[in-house]
This record gives sequence, C-alpha cells and structure tokens, in this order.
Amino acid sequence: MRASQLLLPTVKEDPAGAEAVSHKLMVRAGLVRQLAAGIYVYLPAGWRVMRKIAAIIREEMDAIGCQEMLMPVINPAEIWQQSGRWDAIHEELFRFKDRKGADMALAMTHEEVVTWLAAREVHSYKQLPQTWYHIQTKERDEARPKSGILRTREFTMKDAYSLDVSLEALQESYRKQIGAYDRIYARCGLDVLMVEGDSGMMGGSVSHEYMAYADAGEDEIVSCRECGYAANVELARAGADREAPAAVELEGEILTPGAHTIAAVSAFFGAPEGAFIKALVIMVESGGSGAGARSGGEAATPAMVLLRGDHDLGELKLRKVLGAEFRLATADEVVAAQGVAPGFVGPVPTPLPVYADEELRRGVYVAGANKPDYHLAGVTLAQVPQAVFADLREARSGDACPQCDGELQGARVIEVGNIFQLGTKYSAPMGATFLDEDGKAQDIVMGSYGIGLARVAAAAVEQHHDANGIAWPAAIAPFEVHLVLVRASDETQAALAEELYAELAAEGFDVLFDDRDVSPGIKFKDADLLGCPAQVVVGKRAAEDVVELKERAGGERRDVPHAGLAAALRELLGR
RNA sequence: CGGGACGUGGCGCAGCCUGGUAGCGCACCUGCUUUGGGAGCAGGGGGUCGGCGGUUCGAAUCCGCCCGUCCCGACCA
Repeated sequence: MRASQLLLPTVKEDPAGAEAVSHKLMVRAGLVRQLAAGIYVYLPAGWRVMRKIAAIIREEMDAIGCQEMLMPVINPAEIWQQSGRWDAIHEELFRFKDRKGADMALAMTHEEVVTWLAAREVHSYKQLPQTWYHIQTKERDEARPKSGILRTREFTMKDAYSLDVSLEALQESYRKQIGAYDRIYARCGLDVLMVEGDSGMMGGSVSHEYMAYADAGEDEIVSCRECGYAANVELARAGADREAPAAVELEGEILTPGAHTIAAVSAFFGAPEGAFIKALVIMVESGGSGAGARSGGEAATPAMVLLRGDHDLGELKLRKVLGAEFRLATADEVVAAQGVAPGFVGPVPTPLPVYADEELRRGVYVAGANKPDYHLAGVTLAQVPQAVFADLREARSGDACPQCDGELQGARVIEVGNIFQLGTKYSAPMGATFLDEDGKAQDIVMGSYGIGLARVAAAAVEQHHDANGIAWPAAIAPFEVHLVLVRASDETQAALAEELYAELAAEGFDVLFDDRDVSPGIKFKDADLLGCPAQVVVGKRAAEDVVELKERAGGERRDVPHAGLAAALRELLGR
C-alpha cells in the first residue's frame, strides 16, 4: 500500500475528551473515527488490525474443530421471548418493529439463534459435540459508552457456542477453548490473566474472564502471586484477616452527635474504621431473581447488611446470597424499617433479617444504637441471633489470599474475552434436545465463548506504546513494514525505495510505502504514531544501496545493505 | 437514571462574565524557497457560533426548552 493513496488521517492533537491512551492514539494514528456515542468507523489501517486479529482467532478456532458460520444481527423477538431475555434485559437490547409491526431485536449476543438452530438441526447424540462460531457485529444500547473503542454500542465479537451431551463433555469443550484462548492472546501479544468470572446475564454457573492488564481498564481484579488464585474483585473470595482490628474499650450507649458516617465515628473515637460495624439497610426486590430483575415496581422488603467499617460491600456477592436484586433503602425507608435515620442504624436490636460478613463472626465492635446521635459499644454478633453469615465484602489489594497464605494484589484490567458453561439455560426453555443412546430426549448442554476484537486491539495499544505512539505486536500491526522514502524528489532514493517496495511485497511482507512528497519529519512522526514493528528508511545512503532499519518497539536502528534487508526483516518480525 | 461539564470553519481552542464588525493555532488551496524528526515567506478559501423560542434597537454572549457529546456514579453478554 502506498501512503499517497491511503486514507490515513493522522492528527497532532488528542481528540477532545479522550482519556484512555488507546483512545487517543487510535484516533491520532488515523485508525478510527467516532460517528456517535459508542459508534465508530474503522478506517483502513484500523480495519487491517481488526482483520489480523480475526485471522488469528479463526486459525485457533478452526484448529480445535470449531465451525465458522454467520448468524444474523436482526432477530425476531420470538426467540428472545422463548429464552426469557426479551423481558429480562431492559434498555440494553435494541428493539424495533418491522413494517408489519412485528417486534424485532438487534442481537447483543447469539445464544438464541444458536439454540434455535440446534433445536431444528441437532437430533441425536451421534451429532455431538459441535462447536459453532462466527465473527459478527453485536449491538448493545450501552448506558454509558466510554474509553473510545473499549465500551461501544456496536462492536465486533467472535462468539463460539459448544453443544454437548453432558456436563462432562461440556467441560472437555471448555478446556479446548481455554487452550485456544491462551494461544490467541499470546499470538496477539497481549499479557492476559484468566480469572473467575460472573456469568451475569448469560446465566449458567462456571465462567472465566480473560483480563488484559491496562490502566484504562474498567474492571479490577485481585490475584495471588503465591498460588495463582485470581478473580474479579466483584467476586473474589476474601481471605480472613490475620488479626481483628483493635476494639474500642468502652461499653454501652455513647453520645456521638452528628457522627453519621464511619469516617466520622472513627475520628470521634480515635479508633480505626475496622472497629466499627457498617449497617446498611437494603430493600430486597421480591419475585426478581438474578440478572436483569427490574428494580422498583413491585413490593420490596427491608433487610440489614453488616460489614466491618473498613470493608466495602461486594454487591454481586450479596445479590447471589439473596437470590434477588436489591437496592439501598432511602432515608425514609430506613426510618420506617428501623425507626432511626441512616447513620445511627445498628443490629442490636433489629427486627429485620440480617446478613453479616464472615469477618464479623469474631471481634467486638461499635455500632449504631438505633437512637439519634448514639452509638453502642461492646457489640458482638452473638447479640444478633438471626444473622446469616456470608462472604459479602469486596476483596481488595492487601487482603489475605483465600487459598494460601499469600497476599492478594489488585490490578486494573480490560476484559478481552470470556467463557461460560451455560448448561441447559437456553436449550431447556427453547426445546433444544437430542435423543441419547436410550432414545430419551435430553437437553443439549451448552457453553459460550466470546472475544471482543476491538478490545484486543485497544488492549494491545495500552500495553504497547510510548510517548511517540503505538508499537504494535507484529502479528496484529496494520502493516509489518513501514517503508519510508525520505526525499521523494531525490531520484536515487526514490528509485531504491520503489525497488524495495516491489521486492518486499514479492517476499510476502505486508508493506506500507510512504511515497508522499512531504517533509521527512512528518513521515517519521507518522511512522512512529502508526507503530508498524519495522521501519525501513531510504535516505542518504541510498546511493550505496544501504538503508536504515528501525525496530519501532525498542527504537534501535542500524544500517543494512539492500541485499541483507529481507533476512533482517524476517528476524525482526520473528517469522 | 442521578451528579458535573462542554457544544464557535475539517481538528484543537479563545471570545460569553460586562450584548455592538466572529478570532487564534493546526489542516486546506496558489506561488516561490526548503527537505533526516510534524519547514519558511507571500497570497487565499472556508463558520446558519448545536437547534428552537424569548428578552433587546441589536444576541456567539442574557433567559427557557430541546438535542448532542464527554467525565463521575448507577448499570454492564
């Protein structure tokens, strides 16, 4: 490709409002342009990156026996109604009516279509296992698109779906996907970690997320260096603290005027926040269960959640314990339920159901006295007979590892893929069954496996860049070689550059030839911004048949004779 | 959905408070000079100031409503 003919609109300034490095660089390097909130155009160079990622994914999927197909983005409402997600998912599912007035949806993922297909085409255990996949556009009306390409309303995803006869067979399919995923991310040059995940609206039980380390990431994980335990903080088990915090050496009711936050009582008593009990009154939604239950509306019943003062609530954990959606009670609801305003609420006594974090099994604490401006000292959970104990706190950096005696470390990450053991969540309601050896109908056991291509690209930029721009991993760079002709008006240089361009292309290299008649500074800046792994500069020594070879990532440059260029490039590119 | 901010040539911004000829940098076009890290000089083109309504002799500027975009939170296969 000649730069003189390529749409590669690089810009000097960061786009207004961009925060994430990948967002700034991908716009500046001329890879993407935003059309609307969370909706992007992939320009030629950006699309090349996406195609290279797609090619790697295809190779690895095909290598474990997956079959590529293509499923439609436009879906009839019916299949989403059958799976239950038409009602379970609210604003996030794009919906519209066709000209006949029939309800339609834009697919945000393809379990419904796969299950519909399986229901019609899979009849016998002899046809299983199968794994189907496609690389397709997904549509989600995100509440808050953000960070450039990281969280968008329209995006390209590889999603694969395994169909098996049993849970054991599913686990074998799952293991094969894990192998493929490890190879895909390694080939894309990403440093990732597989962590325990939440199955969220996908349903099912076991799931894992692939997380790429990046400060711009919106997820947080904790991991243990000793034993390798790793999980999303939303879900990570928190190990018991080695020692309980120092208790306040007082008993009974104590006047604490105006101290209605943990920070305030901590300051008032001059004791660490861990010496207090944080009592949250929540409203538990009735009827709703699991993901997507509508909040508000139907009757909600109050309950109390207890945490140590220095701990934060793991909302996902609580939702799982409750088996229902919940929200924090309003001030009025707190008064109605507990007889006192927020800030002085405590568990001794309370008529409400109580859910207490495991850490509170031991220790003596100060809690709200259920009386305005009073706290109660000397509280233990033995005084709260109805308390149900559970792991309710959000894990954080510095916590003890739940599996060994190591320590958990926190990190920000981008979720670049995930895998779920769905089981029969979709096959059962949608009637996707097969006949087993005994002629008995059984629900197909399913798994689903996703990778967001744009997130892989953005994560690669986050992990591989410097002050001058992107430094792409060779396998997913828009081009392998950026051939820079320093002076287009110099006949010797131009002739050599043309010759090299033809030669390298013939050798199978993916070359961008900067043949533009612009000043050298612009060319060098653009080359560093775009970030192709190898730069070949045809300049002053063209008359001697010598060019300069620069490795973008390390910045090393050396002169290479024409004859040795192809070999040097092969070495640099690792092929 | 709650909180905050922004919207002015293609891009990044100033002007708005205190109403009175729409400005800067980059990009773009022409010419000449230049050519190894975003060149110089000269000339030039391009803007219903997000939209609608109001106040006023007069609105980019003040007021109201709406739309769009970004940030924090809620939410998030």
